[in-house]
Amino acid sequence: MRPSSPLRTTEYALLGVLAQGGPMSGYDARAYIDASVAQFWSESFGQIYPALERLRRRRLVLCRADAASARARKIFEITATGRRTLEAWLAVPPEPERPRSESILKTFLGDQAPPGVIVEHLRSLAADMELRARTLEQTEAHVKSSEPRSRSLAYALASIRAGIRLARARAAWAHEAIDLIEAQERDPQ
Amino acid sequence: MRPSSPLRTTEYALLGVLAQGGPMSGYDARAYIDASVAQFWSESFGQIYPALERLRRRRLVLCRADAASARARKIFEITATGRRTLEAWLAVPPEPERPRSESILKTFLGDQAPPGVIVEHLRSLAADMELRARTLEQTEAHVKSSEPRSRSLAYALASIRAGIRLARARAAWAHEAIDLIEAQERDPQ
DNA sequence: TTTGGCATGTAATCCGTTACATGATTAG
DNA sequence: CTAATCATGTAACGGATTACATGCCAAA
Repeated sequence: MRPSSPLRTTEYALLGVLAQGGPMSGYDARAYIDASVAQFWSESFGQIYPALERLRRRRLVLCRADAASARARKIFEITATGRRTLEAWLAVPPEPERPRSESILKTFLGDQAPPGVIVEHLRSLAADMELRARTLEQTEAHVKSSEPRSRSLAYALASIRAGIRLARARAAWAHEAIDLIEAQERDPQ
Repeated sequence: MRPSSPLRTTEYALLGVLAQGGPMSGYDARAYIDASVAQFWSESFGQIYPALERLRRRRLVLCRADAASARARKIFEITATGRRTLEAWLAVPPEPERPRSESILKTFLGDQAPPGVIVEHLRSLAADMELRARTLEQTEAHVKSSEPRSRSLAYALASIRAGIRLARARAAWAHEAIDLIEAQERDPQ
């Protein structure tokens, strides 16, 4: 066994989708991601198709033409090796994330802008995040009621809860930040 | 006035740092970022030095040798045009962010892993986020007590609050997710 | 004197999105 | 018929990190 180079995150994500959602095309995989983890993960076709081809060359997935469809669809299916590779990746502790937030950077630099500008951004952010939280709560209710209880249900619900909690936290922060800024503007020392 | 192409985010961030922190070198700018908004923004030297050179060519900053230092330091200072450019950027509503979260992706795919693996990650995440929140709260207390009241103080505090709230939200989510997963594992239907 | 931090910069590489190119199928 | 959607793929581009290369200064 040659230790081949590790996969890219996109490739692991696709293995996960094929393991969880069953055999599907690249097009389907994107739709699957968009319909589930879009809040936290996205893949473009420019990534997906080359990634599936690399996975196929490594025999982590196999590919067959879709007989059931009139379209020229390729159906990809995860192999046993693919499942082992996926499991090994899932067991690796996730890298600490250091995302960039343009909103927070602009807030930090807010003293360089005329009054009101940043507060406007924050109001808009709060509204967006509140809407997102409400939407996700509907999704949560839907998932809870419709799906049969299964092992994957708990994990799916957990990831929806992440979206809700983070959206609520951002909204609450935006309101708090507005208060801090307006208090200073009202009562400059 | 030719409308020249918009700057990159790195360049705006550097304008902001020079506006807020006063004239400094590229090395200093990195330290300034690391000491303030590191949670939400980072820049590497590979970005900073070419970006400062581009800003200089556009006359948004000017550059002089540091006379006070024995080292070969270049001090960059924002120009009036630079300030106007920065203000215009700060007034643009921030793009909605769609960061990728490996933690949440792994949680979503958790049913493809052996029991316990994901819960372990979540425990570790909770501990990390709780530590981060506590550390940031110390920073917050320090900033509140030491700095003179100023316009920039409110904005600085607001951005620290973002870090605290998001860290607490992630920690609380991790605990909730552990509960959801363990409940399912204890009582599979 | 030698180690660590200060200081600048370039090159390689990776990762990701967007745009482009192509064409079949299906619904209106 | 024709517009939208399904479906696959490549190329160009942009942005970011990492590694590399260089060298000075200060402190132990």
